[in-house]
Amino acid sequence: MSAHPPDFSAAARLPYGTRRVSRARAAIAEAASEMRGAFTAERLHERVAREHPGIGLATVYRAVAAMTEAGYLARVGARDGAALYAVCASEEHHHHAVCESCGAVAPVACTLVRAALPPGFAVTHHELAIYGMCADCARRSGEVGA
Amino acid sequence: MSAHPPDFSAAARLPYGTRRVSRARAAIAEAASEMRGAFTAERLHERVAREHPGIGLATVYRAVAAMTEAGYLARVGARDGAALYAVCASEEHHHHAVCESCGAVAPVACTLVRAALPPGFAVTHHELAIYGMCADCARRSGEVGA
DNA sequence: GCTCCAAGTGAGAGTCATTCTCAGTTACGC
DNA sequence: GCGTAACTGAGAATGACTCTCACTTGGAGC
Repeated sequence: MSAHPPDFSAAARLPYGTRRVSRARAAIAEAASEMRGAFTAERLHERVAREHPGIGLATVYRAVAAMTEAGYLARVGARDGAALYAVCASEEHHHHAVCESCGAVAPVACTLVRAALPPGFAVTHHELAIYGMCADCARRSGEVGA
Repeated sequence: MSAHPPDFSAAARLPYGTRRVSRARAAIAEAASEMRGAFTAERLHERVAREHPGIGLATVYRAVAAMTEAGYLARVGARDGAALYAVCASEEHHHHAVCESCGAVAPVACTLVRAALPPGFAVTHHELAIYGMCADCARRSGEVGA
């Protein structure tokens, strides 16, 4: 129909590696970067659909899978059977601490100690999910309680 | 119908805490103790149903939930969207290393280091799933490969 | 031994997150 | 502009797990 050169933010290409830059993926990547803390695929879809109605849930799942594979997003746990994702702060291997009160996500250095493993066990991958309450929320709940 | 005093193994009572000892739960606890390594609820059901046809999947799920709550079983990860369980070796807090080749499960001491967490973050709970290959399987695959 | 009753059970429908399918659309290299 | 493969939307399919409800049964009290 038109020959407009697509002008989606160049940054939008990054989360997906070398794949094509589509309008839907650019919108999903932008929405993900604007989410505060951990989110489910469905909440991300809600947010995307607010500004771009018509983008399907399947497309969001596909984009999340692509971004996770590219290391831009990480699975940081699960809530009520739904996977929780968050934008990764660094590309180095790390884990995440999720505040159950406000949903904030903080990076946590990996503390997997090889000596704790059974002798000869070769780790291929591991997952650590940490849940709790961040300092801000703890202070706030302390003020209310006091 | 009869007044036979139920003679289910006394040990079968333990995995469920103080609850009643029923034929189905005794069978499920026994089957769980005979499983090698990690297993899904469905595989446990298959095994139970082999010797006790008629025991429903819902009953197995309920028994697994009760045993997990009682600390006799632990969720050691997930495979293809299904939860993996294993019999807990000790009652102390620990994690599990799962061999992806043979399914064997080995206890791993918790190495969560408080210093690695963001300052002020209060951990309520955490989950660590470690996947890899146990020494036996590594040796075996090495022999084949060599 | 008998009775009572709450815990436990079986069957299967329901729920929900996630994946799959497929025809149509579109970004992008040429 | 064209060709094509990657991507998309819609919704059906899948699969793990939970819920409901009428029925059964273990175990305590008498």
